[in-house]
Amino acid sequence: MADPLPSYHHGSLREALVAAALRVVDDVGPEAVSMRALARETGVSSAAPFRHFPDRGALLDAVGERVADDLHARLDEATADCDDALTQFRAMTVAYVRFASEHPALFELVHRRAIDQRGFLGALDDDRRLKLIALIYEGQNAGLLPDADPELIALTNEALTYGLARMIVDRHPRVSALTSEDARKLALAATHLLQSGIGLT
Amino acid sequence: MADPLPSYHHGSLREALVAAALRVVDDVGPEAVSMRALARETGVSSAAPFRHFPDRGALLDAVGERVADDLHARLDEATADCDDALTQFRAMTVAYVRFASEHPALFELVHRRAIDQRGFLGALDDDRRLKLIALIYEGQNAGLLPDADPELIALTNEALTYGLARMIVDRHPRVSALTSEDARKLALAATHLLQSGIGLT
DNA sequence: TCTCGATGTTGGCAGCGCTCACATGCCGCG
DNA sequence: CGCGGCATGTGAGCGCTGCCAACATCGAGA
Repeated sequence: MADPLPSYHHGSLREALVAAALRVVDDVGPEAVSMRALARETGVSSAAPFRHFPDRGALLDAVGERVADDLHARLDEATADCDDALTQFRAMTVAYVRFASEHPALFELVHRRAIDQRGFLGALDDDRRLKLIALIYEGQNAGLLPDADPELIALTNEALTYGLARMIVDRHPRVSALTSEDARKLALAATHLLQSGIGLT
Repeated sequence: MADPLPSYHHGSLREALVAAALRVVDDVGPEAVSMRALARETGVSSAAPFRHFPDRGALLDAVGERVADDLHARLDEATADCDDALTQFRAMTVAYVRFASEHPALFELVHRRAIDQRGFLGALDDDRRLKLIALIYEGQNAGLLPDADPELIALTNEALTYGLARMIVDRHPRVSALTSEDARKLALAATHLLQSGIGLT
């Protein structure tokens, strides 16, 4: 953390920039990230950051990747200690919505970057989605689920989760200023409603 | 449209600016809106826009209000010729998702502005939501619906709709580059899945 | 008709992203 | 061990931006 000497070469400027930018995004938002301000804060000249990132967008991409990794880790952690696939899936939904409510700007950044076809969560989503689809097939074979396209069922579930998270991030009137606990309850209740409706129990 | 004389006073600069900004947002995105560029395009000096809007954000707010009005009108139009309250509600969902898929940047703007507690769609949502809740009460009294909190049922439905629209806007892998028709089908299928699951038929 | 407020203009400030030519110092090779 | 090259830093600067202040113009109302 503490550089012994303010030497000519910073040593870990890249990480320092990403960390500082991440803080700004989390506190204020992506549009508040300024290369020059970051350089000032990090104690380097205003041109130095461009040695590590071709442009501002690339810095935000790097931040996005880092956030995506963090989110990924959180989801893993949240689903670690439940063996039942269904409860595992529910835990993931809750963790997802919770992250959105605790770090709206980071959540927004990660999904906004998906606009540029980078799809940070692509691999992650695929990974999880396959589990859910397997679960749905199981349920259908056991006669517990309606015969709808499993892809559609999975997508509907995903849309509900994403919609809840997004409503919180976008501060929709009915869900703004929720505590983490409230967000957790809401996510559980809503997904339960959908899943019990569909037949997943 | 065609000003007879390029007189000193523009006459309708405010509307011209909003219209031009709306075009830019729709084509490129909100961050591409530049006061000076807009002024140039409109044929006035770069300080003129500030006679009508205190700052750039206010212009974007005005664009947002206009878009919200347009969206409102579209929803009214879409639900005009269906008398059944349920089909009316479904038509609204479809129109909502469709607007998102056709004008992602405008959709984003309108909901992003909600972040600043303006909640352009607040009144609109309330209006619609009351109809849905009345419908849910009806269904519950008739024994068709589970005894869940009607507010929760309404909110879940809203979250699903918003999630679908947002996934399209944010170009999530599984729903990116959908045609309007595909978006329509998807919205219908997903909401039907939820509603039939819940018991709304 | 004269005046005054709404709406336009010019010029300018500070901050931004980004580039270029030059400075520095670390690391590997002879 | 010395040195040369390359990654990484610097400072100056370009053109853009949002926004402000002082002044110009015009139309509507007294």
